Amino acid sequence: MDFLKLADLLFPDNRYTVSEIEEKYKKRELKTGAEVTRFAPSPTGYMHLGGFFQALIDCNIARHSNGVFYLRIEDTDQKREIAGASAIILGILHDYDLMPDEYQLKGGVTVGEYGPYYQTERAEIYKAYAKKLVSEGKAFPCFCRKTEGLSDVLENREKKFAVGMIEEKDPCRNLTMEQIEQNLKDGKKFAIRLKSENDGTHKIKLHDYLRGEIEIQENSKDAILLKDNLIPTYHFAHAIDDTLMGTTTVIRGEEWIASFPLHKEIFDVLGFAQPKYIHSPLLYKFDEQGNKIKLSKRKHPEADMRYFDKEGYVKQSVVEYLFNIINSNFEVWRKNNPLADLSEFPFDGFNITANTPIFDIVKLNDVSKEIISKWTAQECYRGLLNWAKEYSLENVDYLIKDKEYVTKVLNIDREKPKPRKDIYKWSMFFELFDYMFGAVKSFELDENDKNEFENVIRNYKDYLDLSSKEVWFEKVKAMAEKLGYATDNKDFKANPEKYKGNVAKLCEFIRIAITGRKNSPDLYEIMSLLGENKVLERLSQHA
RNA sequence: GGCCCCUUGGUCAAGCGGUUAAGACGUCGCCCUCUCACGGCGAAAUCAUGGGUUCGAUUCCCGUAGGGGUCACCA
Repeated sequence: MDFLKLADLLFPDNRYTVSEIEEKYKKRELKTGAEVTRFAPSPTGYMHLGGFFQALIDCNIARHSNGVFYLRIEDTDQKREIAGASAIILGILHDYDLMPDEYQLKGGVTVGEYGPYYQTERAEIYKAYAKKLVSEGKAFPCFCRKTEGLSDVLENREKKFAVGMIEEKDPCRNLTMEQIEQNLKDGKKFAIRLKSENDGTHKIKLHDYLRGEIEIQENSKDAILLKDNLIPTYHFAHAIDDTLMGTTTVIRGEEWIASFPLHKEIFDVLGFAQPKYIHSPLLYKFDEQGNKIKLSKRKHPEADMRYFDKEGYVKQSVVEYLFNIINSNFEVWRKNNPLADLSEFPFDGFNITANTPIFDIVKLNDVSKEIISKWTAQECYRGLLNWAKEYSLENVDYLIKDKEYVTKVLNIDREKPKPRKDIYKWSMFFELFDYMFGAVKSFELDENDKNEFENVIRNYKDYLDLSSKEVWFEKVKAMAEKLGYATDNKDFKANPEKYKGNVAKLCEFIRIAITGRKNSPDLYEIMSLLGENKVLERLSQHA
């Protein structure tokens, strides 16, 4: 077989040769220890939390080593591509302060010397390498019928597993030049397959920087390199791009471990050295049966990064929650450095857990509460308003008009050494403080509390005094004494039978009347913000 | 089914041959307090399992089980 002739036959009009390409892509000049990482999503939808998790690792490894973090769009599956997805991805990276050093805007600017950063725009590059491999007899054209989509695959797979044999070598590898010429003459499309030299009996080693040495069966499959539209598969593009673009460490999901042997053979056959690998864990949730399942956009709204924006989570919360998973000493560091910037954390991308973490929104909420509790009322107001402008339009006018009042509400139990921690996302604000905005929920009292509740509220109208917090509470105590409630908690505990209850119980009744709930921030603050008239109005509704 | 990864409390997890097995979230209790919170203190709760190796295994090795991944002209 004349491979040179075959290569020319298959690729008669390639724009570049391999040497021309390698001339153009200079080796990066890096300081010692600098890592080049990349986030390489396929634009098939909105950004997935799991993808974001990886981008976070990518970016931080690069930044903490004074390296380079770049964005490469893997748009080789045009069927699944969703228009505009790549712009959204870049937008999210920007908003979360993970802006890549190199990237490309579709139809716009390119930042960086190693582009194009869209794989479809690199088609000629892959073709050049494919031609080279064919000319060396290391790859061949395949004219077989293609498998189309997942359902096809699943069906095939069932048969294959039943027999227990999966044919690794493709029949087209034995085609004669005449047969190939005939196929071409017939206008048949071809894909390019790797002509694997292995028989699958050997083991190879993968050094994964999280898991250590992994021994796997070598690849022996004639895998597709170029699809019949001459666009590469992930595997081929990975070898070429990460080499040309100078990636030093590939961070990708652990689902790629299984295809590592193929990648190794491709790198070998191309004469490339492999980068370092980190196969990071995927994010999981429990399903109804208690099994772990991958966090998926279809089943879990929080798998879509837009969810956090929509709900009004603070960006820092999402990042810090994820940091907890990446490096669990983060929490300790945060506790010791409550105000420090995230970039000061001694991030260690090579020491991530290899476990499969369950995404825990309760924990996220706690992280978020902690963060927001440190904000000033002004900052909160701005956060709330910005969120509303995007996701709660009906409240924007009000927020602007009554800025002062809203800020005061936000300021209750805030801006003090031990602030209240109840807000973790902006969308909960109006619900949490409904009673400050006119809507008091009705509260189901215990049957035996009902009469006493009315009695207390009726009396309280005469004791209401908001002139100062001290006076306010003196009056409450005065009423307590009159109605037979304990004003001294210790005395109450010692002799509970002497009293109807303590001041706490009394305050609970008042709180319920004013706010419709058993817990709320400082009652006096609430009442004085509401004003005497409104307070009296609410008391009257109950007695 | 083959191959591979993972396995410390409900969850996230420290630990890397000798520890009373950290810490955080959640749960519960107590204390503080002029109310709700905040905060403080405390409790329950974990090394999947069986064999080795060792004076000694959560830590090392092998098997078993469970969970997960993968086996596309998807990434």
